[in-house]
Amino acid sequence: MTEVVARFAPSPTGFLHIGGARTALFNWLYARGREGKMLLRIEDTDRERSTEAAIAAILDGLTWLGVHWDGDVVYQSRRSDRHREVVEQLLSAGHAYPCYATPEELAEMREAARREGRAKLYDGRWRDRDPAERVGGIKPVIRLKAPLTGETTIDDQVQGRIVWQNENLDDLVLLRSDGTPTYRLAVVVDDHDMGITHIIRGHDHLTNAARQVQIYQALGWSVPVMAHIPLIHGPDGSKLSKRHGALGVDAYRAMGYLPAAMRNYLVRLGWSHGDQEVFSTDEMIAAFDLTHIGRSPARFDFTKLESLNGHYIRQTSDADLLADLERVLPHIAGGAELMARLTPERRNQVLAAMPGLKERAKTLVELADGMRFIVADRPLRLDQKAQALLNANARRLLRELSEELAKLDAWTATGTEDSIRQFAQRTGVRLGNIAQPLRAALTGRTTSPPIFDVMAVLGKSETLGRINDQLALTAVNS
RNA sequence: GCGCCCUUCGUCUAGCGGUCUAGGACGCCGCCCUUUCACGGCGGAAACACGGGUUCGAUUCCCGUAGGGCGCGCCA
Repeated sequence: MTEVVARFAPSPTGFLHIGGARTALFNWLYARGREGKMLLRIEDTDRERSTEAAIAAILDGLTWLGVHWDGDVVYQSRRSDRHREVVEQLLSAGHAYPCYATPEELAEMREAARREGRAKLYDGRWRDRDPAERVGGIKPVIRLKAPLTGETTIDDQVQGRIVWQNENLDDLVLLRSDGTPTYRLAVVVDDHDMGITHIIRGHDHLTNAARQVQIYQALGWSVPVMAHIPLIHGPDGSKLSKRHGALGVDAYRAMGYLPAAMRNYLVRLGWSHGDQEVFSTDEMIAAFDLTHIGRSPARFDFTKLESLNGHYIRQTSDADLLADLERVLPHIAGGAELMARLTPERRNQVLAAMPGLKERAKTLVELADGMRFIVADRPLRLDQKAQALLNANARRLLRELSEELAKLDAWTATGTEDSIRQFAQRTGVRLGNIAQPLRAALTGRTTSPPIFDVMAVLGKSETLGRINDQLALTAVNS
């Protein structure tokens, strides 16, 4: 069995979007599962639209996602000499020809084709014409002399056998009039030269596949295995828009998603392995195949991504999670400020609170929000619901309680719990009626990790300080 | 307009002619756990687009219809 060589070949005209990320992931998984390679090629033949920033964003995005390419990055634009050489070869073999049609003529042909309901746009008028017949100093494009009859087929690993009638396929341009190669030619030459055995790419390239096969055939090269994977749609079934998730992977990082969750979500979008939903990276590498890729487009669903992300957050160790958090903090809104407040002591407190925190967070952004009470300045600013909880009755209770707690030596979660439960019993107050005001005073909110854990994390003096802060404040206010 | 592709719960999907009174996951609803919110556990509502064939038998095969998508550049 020959080695599998897959590739991811984005054009650097924007960020690495979610569809591209999935394509890259599929290629990577397929290659890794077969001890093959995944190469990366930047399709920058359109110099106008390709940017350095986009290239950087793509490399960065792949790295963040944990999808690693093998070998050096290939830049298509640097291979134009080779592309031209292949066109020369085609020309001398009689498989290509110069076409001197003017843009006006081309436009006319297009219009006529549409009017008459024909599929072919270019009518092949220069196919067998003597170049001497050209008018004026028009620089020609070089076109492929595509077969006029018969059919062109591909045996797609996902879509099955697809057949095109050659009469519907016109002679595509290989070399522009300025001598630069077109994408369709460059892809074939590069894939061949790079030894690509498997082309796994988006369904939007399916029509290209037919034209590319014709080039392979003219060149006498063997066609790689192809797999055209269905596109990702927005929640409404139409094209994915920005508001629906057509963002760069850096945006997902900023929203607090974990690469592992992202990979897991993406791999299940269009591919399945029985009923299995959660896959470690090793598991997906071992299980991934082309035969279980579905044929219909999938809709992007943030909620499911979030749920999966929550799963991975809970599964990540406290220390790793804190490291993840510190890594993304600079990328998220208000994160830098939080970061600055993470003194070594508070860092330890966050670590201690992590078990309670991570159970409540679906994203790292939520996790960052959850830790706010630990790093907050005193006196705490309470949100509205928390404020409302601290009514006169609650304040009276907290005053009594704080005197009780001040006497406590064993400041542990179980120690404070015992003490407060006894207090509740003695005063005949329901535990909830003590815990909630306490939560408000200690965290500024009405929801938080278990209150006794909060007290343990904060420590005795900080706990008592925060309670007394609120008693003093509310006393002034009333 | 032309070419190609797609169609199972709201969403992601299992299903490769009888095992389907159609399974799992997310979401939703209810109950339990419980100091809040979560987590977790249990239960529930929820789908084979439609019409013809083929077959003893179609979710599964074929053909239409409808709906959706992609492509149709000297863009990639």
